[in-house]
Amino acid sequence: MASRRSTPPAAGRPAPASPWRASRERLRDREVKREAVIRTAAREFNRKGYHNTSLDDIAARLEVTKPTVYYYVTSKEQLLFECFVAGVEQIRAAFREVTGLPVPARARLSAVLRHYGEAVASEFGWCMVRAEDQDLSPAMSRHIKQLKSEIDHGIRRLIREGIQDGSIEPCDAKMTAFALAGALNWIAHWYREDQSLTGAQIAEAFVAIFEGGLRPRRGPARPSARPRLRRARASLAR
Amino acid sequence: MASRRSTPPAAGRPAPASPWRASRERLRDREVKREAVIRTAAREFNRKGYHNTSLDDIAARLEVTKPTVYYYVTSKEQLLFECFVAGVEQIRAAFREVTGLPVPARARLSAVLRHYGEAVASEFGWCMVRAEDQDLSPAMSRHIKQLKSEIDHGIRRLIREGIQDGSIEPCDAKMTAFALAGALNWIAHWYREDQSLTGAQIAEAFVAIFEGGLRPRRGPARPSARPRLRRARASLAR
DNA sequence: TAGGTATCCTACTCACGGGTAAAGAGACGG
DNA sequence: CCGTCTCTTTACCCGTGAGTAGGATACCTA
Repeated sequence: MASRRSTPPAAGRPAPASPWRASRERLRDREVKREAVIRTAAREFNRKGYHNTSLDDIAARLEVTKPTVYYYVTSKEQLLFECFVAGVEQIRAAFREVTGLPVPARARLSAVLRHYGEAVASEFGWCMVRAEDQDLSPAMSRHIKQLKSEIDHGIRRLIREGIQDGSIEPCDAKMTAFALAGALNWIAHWYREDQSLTGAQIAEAFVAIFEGGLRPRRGPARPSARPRLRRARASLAR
Repeated sequence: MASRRSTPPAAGRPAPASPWRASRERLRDREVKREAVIRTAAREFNRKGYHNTSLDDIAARLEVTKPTVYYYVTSKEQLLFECFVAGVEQIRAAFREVTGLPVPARARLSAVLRHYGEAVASEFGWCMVRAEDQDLSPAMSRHIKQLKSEIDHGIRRLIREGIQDGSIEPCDAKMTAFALAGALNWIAHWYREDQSLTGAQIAEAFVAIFEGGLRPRRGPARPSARPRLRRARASLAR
């Protein structure tokens, strides 16, 4: 119960080498370093969770000390917020990309969802999806909620448009949006252990499932197992 | 940034009155009190998250002091674990209920998913879904992972059976299971603010979406918006 | 070379919260 | 009436981790 947030001090994994000690060039590109801080934080949050990651951990990853991190960022909270925004921005870009395209709304929706899935599987995915408003100050919490809500309503709108243009089966737009976003958000939970697929592949597979559904399409009807007992049906009805 | 885990000390909400001060009977029903501790913990975790909930908070809710809580539970970690198990048990029960029923696998799957959704929307939903293995000791982490995996594989099995008996459209069982479970798990994130629907209603709506998918069923074909530009399609392909 | 500025460090403060020691307060059997 | 067992309290310990003060170092400009 003691040492769980352990990390082999400076594990040699040369992920994206820290811009400090790494390059002797010492370019004063403040922005580059700042981004390195944020990316590193995102990776650590992703690995151990927000609360199990100390700023000392992040600093250690960068081969720097804590005050240095504070030189680029004002608080841990803000760090999480920046990671969140970085993730969300990818999705907002996806929306901008598809608006106005002259294809059925379902195609536009699918395109957005593909980007959405990739974003969730990205480095900032965890932060974007799991940034708990409970962990943030009221102000930032509001901000995050608003960004999330924007995306949610964007999805709902595409669903409604799809129902109108006939490319989407009539349904409850709100519930459907929750289901789609939820399935994609959850990728952040399991995409970590098993990296055998790329984010794009996962997103593609999910979109296919969303579009088709479980029920078999009319095709070579395979009339093998048809309901035989009414009693069983009744018991399923609960 | 300071007082966020605030709680009006003893807000008069007589939810499920604490078995202490409440009853003068003073029954030595240790078990009853123990369960009250766990339920209260679940509610608090659900409201503020695991890390933002102190044992003092939980004790205060019960109108008791911290050592009393420790009298019924050995650690905060165990508290989370108990909440988790309480949630998962509902789902395991659902599996037991449907195994062997003489209906197509898709019907059995839908029944399980309905129970699943209700469980996630229940009091223990949050704990079940969000119990981070990072927050727990290696031993408990393993235990939780195993329980989760059991459920996951149960869903995959039902999907495979459905594909075999023709009640489910052929698909990647693993990915599909992830998508379904993810959508349902995510309910725990948003079902809190908006309680206008019951857990059962949500689960029902989700199952309908899963089964049908977005693509319109062959019916009164509404050939309104058909793809007109190939350029647009290409740009969507990314 | 002097003064200024940007960057990073050592060495702290301090509150919070998990967990414990040990002492009451009843209840009950004998 | 006393010892004992169960339950709950008051009063503490102490590690952790966010955040800071203030001093070095290096680099740039005049």
